[in-house]
Amino acid sequence: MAQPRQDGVDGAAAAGSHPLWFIPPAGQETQRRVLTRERVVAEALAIIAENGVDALSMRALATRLGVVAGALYRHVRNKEQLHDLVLDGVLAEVDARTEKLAPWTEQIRVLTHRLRAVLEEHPGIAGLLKTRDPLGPHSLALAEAFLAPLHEAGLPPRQAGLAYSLIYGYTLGFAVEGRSSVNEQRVCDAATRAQLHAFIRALPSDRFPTLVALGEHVWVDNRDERFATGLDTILRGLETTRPTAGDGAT
Amino acid sequence: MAQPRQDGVDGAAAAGSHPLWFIPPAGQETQRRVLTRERVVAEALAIIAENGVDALSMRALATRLGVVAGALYRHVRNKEQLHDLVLDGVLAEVDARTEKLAPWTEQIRVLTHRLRAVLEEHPGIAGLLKTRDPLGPHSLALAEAFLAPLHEAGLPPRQAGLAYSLIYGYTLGFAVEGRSSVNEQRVCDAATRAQLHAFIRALPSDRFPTLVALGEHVWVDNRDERFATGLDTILRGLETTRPTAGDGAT
DNA sequence: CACTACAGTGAACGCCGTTCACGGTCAAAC
DNA sequence: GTTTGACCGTGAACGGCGTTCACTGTAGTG
Repeated sequence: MAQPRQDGVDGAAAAGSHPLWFIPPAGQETQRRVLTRERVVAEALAIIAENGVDALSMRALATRLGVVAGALYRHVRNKEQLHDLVLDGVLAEVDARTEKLAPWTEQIRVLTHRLRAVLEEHPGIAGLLKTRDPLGPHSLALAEAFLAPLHEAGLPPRQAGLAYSLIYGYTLGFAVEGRSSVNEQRVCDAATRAQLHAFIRALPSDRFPTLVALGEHVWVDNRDERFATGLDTILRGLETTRPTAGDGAT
Repeated sequence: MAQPRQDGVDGAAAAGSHPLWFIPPAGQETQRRVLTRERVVAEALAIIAENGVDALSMRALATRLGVVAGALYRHVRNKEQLHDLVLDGVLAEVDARTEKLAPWTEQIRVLTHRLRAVLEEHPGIAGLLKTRDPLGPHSLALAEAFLAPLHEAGLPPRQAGLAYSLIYGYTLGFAVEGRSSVNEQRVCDAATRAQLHAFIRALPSDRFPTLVALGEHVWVDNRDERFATGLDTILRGLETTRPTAGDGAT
């Protein structure tokens, strides 16, 4: 495994220590300086991308880094701070640049889809984001990217702020529903969906008339369509916004 | 500790058992039939209402019921099923009746506010609901209550279904952000909000021009206003919905 | 009265986040 | 060149979690 030691030069190297000229073969543990905060966060992101946020435990993370669990606390105060760092890392993956020439609705649409794509690549992250108001640089950059088109669209300040909250919250909320696999009754494949539709059709139509009539269209597993049409509805609502009293033109 | 036994009547009572004439003082543990699934779920709801969903552990729940943790598994398969039962119990608290004479937007508004109120009385429940598609009777009744006004409003089937998803998801997503107290930097009281506004004003205005200009209006802690205006935006968007191809008039 | 079904017990298993005394290693100070 | 001190990872431990299981005593049935 390890190449044979040739420490006859000074001969004084104690067992277990490396002679000065010995350079560990590129990434072997020198026992010293194994971890970095960046390495920790990067590996945490990898775990989440592979197995979801529930699989991120301090022990699993430490094991993947070739270290015991307690060692992580030299680089991260606790798991909550690790979550904060991870969130900033995820938001950094969202490209917040926009084409300033495009219509504002199109800019919003592009940003929103990029945000959703990144969130769904890291299952469970959206749920964490919902419980925080991250103020890291990447979060702020994203907010700026959303606010600029809304401002440019002529929305008064307060309504622009509320519109940003609405759109951002909508995207997060949508991403929360993603792959969760908690319920056996989830609408995942066509077979279960057909079963679900049959179940709905079989409901007593005197108590659930509309549900029986429209049931087929309520639980649609086409997430892309649901996301796009929901966003369209919100944007249409924003386009018909009238300035309200108390906004005060700046 | 235990009051002295007076089991001289039949004398055959083994240690730890009660004489036949002993009637436990109205609700004391008879060792037999202490629990019911309903009692378990009701106590779980109480714990959640008092301390949030994170405080709901099998051991804490069992202790409050005067029982060891393992006993709960006689009435509930596992914690996930307990969550399902709790969710149904919560949705049962939502009054799904509507005034059919009121305009459809008003019916939706009333239902939505009732749903939000119930969800915010049980902190953390919304997060659970987002990960499930509950098909219990109360969930179905709520869906019916939402779908009826949308159908009555003239929305074609598919768009009515999508509109329901949008409104329901919006309310859940909004409720998820409720009291969470995870971050010290949360916008809870006026002092921290002022601090936050100062922080935003101090940002470099070349990199975050719109954010600096509108920052005051982005992080608003008036949850009621944010919820109402967001819902208004969605409803306004729904009112301008045009039937799309492929809907098929029924 | 005997029998059986079953609800609750207590202990255990394996996981989790977190803490802490310890020891080894490096870099700076003398 | 030696000493010193800062620092990082170790290993063990603590308390809490969800869950399982052999056991026990009671309650209802015949």
